[in-house]
Amino acid sequence: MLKGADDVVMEHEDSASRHGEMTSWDINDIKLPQDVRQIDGFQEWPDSYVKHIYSSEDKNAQRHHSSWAMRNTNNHNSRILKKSCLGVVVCGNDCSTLDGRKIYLRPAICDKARQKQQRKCCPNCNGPLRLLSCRGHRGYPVTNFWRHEGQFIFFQSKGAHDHPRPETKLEAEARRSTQKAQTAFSPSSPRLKRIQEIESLTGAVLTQEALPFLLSKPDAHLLPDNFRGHISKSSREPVLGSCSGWPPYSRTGEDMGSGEVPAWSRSPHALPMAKDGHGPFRSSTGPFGDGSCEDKSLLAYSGGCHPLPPYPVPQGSPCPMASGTQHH
DNA sequence: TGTTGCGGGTGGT
DNA sequence: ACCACCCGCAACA
Repeated sequence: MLKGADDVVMEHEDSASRHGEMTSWDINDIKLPQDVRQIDGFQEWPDSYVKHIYSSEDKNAQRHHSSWAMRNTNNHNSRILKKSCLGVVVCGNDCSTLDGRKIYLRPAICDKARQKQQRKCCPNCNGPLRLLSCRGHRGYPVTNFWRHEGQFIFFQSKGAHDHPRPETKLEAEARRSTQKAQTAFSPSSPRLKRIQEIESLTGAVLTQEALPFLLSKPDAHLLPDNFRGHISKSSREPVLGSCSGWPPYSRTGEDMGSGEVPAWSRSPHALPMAKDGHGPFRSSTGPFGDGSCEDKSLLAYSGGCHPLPPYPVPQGSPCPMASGTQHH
C-alpha cells in the first residue's frame, strides 16, 4: 500500500546514509550485495529508515538484538525476519523521579507477559502504567528486518520511533531481579532486621526503593533524555490496571491501540483527566478494579498498588531507565 | 517466567 | 499480493 510514499522515504534514507556501502539495496531484493566493503558496527538504537550491514560474526546481529522492544512478526517469509516495535511503558501519572527523570519501562515481548506487566504499578509512584504503542511507520509500529546472506547480516528499519526509548533489555532484567529481591523481604526476615539496623545507625529511613541498592547490586538507571515530555504528543493508548488509587484515565480518543486493552476493561464513565491538555496521557481508560496489581512481587514491600505508601518515594532507583546511556 | 523464532490463520487494503 | 496481527508451539535461558 502506498508504496509511493515509501519510496520517497527510501530516497531520503539513501542519501542519509552516505558512509560505507551504497545502500542501494532493499531487504526484499532477490540478491543482496556481496561486495560489501564496509560492515557496520552494531547499532543498538536503529531509528528512522536506515540500513546496516553487519558481519555474520556479530553476536548482536546474529541474535537480532535491538534496545527497542521489538517483537517477532510473522511475515510468512522464512528468509527475512521481521520484528515490530512495541513502544514503551510509561507512568500513567506522568511522574518523575526525584532527579526529574521519567519512567520508560521496556514492554514485555511476550503478549501474556505484557498484559501482566500492564497490571503492575509504576515503580516510582505506584501509579498505573501505560503502554505507549509505536506508530512511527505510517501509523503502524516501526518494523525491523533481518536477513542473513553469506557472510553478512542485512538490517533494514522502516519508520521512525515516535516515543521515548524504553529500558534496554539488560536494564529491564536488572530491574526485574531487583524487584524480585524486594519481595524477598518479609517483615521477619533477617534482611529486614539488617535494614533496620542500618536505619538506626544512619538515622535515615531506607525505603523499599533504596534497599536494593544497599543490599544488593546497584542498578543502572539513566534516563532517556531524548523525548522528555514527548509523551504529550499524540494520544496513545493502551491501558493499565488500577494502581494507586488514581482514577484511571478515560479514553477520549478512540484509537485504542492494538488490542492491548480488552474492550471489557474500558470504562463507560470516563472522566476526562483534567490535565490541562498538556497532560500526557489523555485517552484511554483502564479501570480494572480487578484488584489487579495482584502482583505480589511489587506489592510485597512497595506498598504495591494498594493504599499507597505516602507518595514521595525516594528514588534512586526504581526505574533503571536508560537509554541515554549507551551512545551509539 | 520470559525471550525468540516459526508458521498457521484471519482480516484489511 | 502484501501487510498487520492473533495464536500456539518449541527451544532456550
